Amino acid sequence: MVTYGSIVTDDDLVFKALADPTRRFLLDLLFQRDGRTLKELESGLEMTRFGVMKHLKILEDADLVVTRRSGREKLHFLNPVPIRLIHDRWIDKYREREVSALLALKTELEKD
Amino acid sequence: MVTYGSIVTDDDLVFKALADPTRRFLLDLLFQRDGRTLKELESGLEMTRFGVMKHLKILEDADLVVTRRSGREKLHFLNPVPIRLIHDRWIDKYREREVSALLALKTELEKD
DNA sequence: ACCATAGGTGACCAATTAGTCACCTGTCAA
DNA sequence: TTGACAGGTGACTAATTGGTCACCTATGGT
Repeated sequence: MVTYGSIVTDDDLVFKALADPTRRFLLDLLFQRDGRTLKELESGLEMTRFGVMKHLKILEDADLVVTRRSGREKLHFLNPVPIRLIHDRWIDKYREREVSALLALKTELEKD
Repeated sequence: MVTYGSIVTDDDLVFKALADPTRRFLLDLLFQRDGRTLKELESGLEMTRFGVMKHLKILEDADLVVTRRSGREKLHFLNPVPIRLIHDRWIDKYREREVSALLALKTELEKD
């Protein structure tokens, strides 16, 4: 594997975090409604608390999820900034128009 | 590991493809300039041809890269659609304004 | 004070993935 | 038509990652 001198960049954390379906589902849950606790998130998944906790830590390290403590609870919030930066990396103004038109057409065609 | 019945969804291919730094670098190269051959892409990487080929296949399977044959060469093009769909999954109109404002502020602050 | 509850750590095993190599196919030009 | 060149496949190894468990700390209600 190419490690580039074992340097782990910011974007590497983000993309690795997004690579797992469970973590994407956690982001989906937080997209629906923010500020949930581990307990609450855990109840929606067929996995032990430890598994979910590990996934949340990976999302937090990637800054895709930010947290706030409240007593003995820890509240989780979705941070959309890293997602936007992915978009901006490979979609410039030119491609933006291209893609928008394509997706609008797709929506139109699926309207049948 | 959670396999969800070993179902591999479209978005899984995309996110897995983006999880590797070499593949992201390949997308960067194609973002700069489209229509490159394997030979050309290979020359920019410290890896055997086989490694690069495997990465390109993964990108192609994920539809992040589309190709066109031309004689004995195969030309590679960046497809921005899957990237845009990632954005749309976790950024709605509300967050859109939020994020734009935040990134504009960041740019402003870094202008020193 | 006590105990139930929410969250946290390090070690461990199983499954997946990155990279290389020997070997093969199709195309072009002399 | 033959040799060099562009691309392709399947098998293999080493490293990484996902999930669980035994065990631990901190907070809040009664």
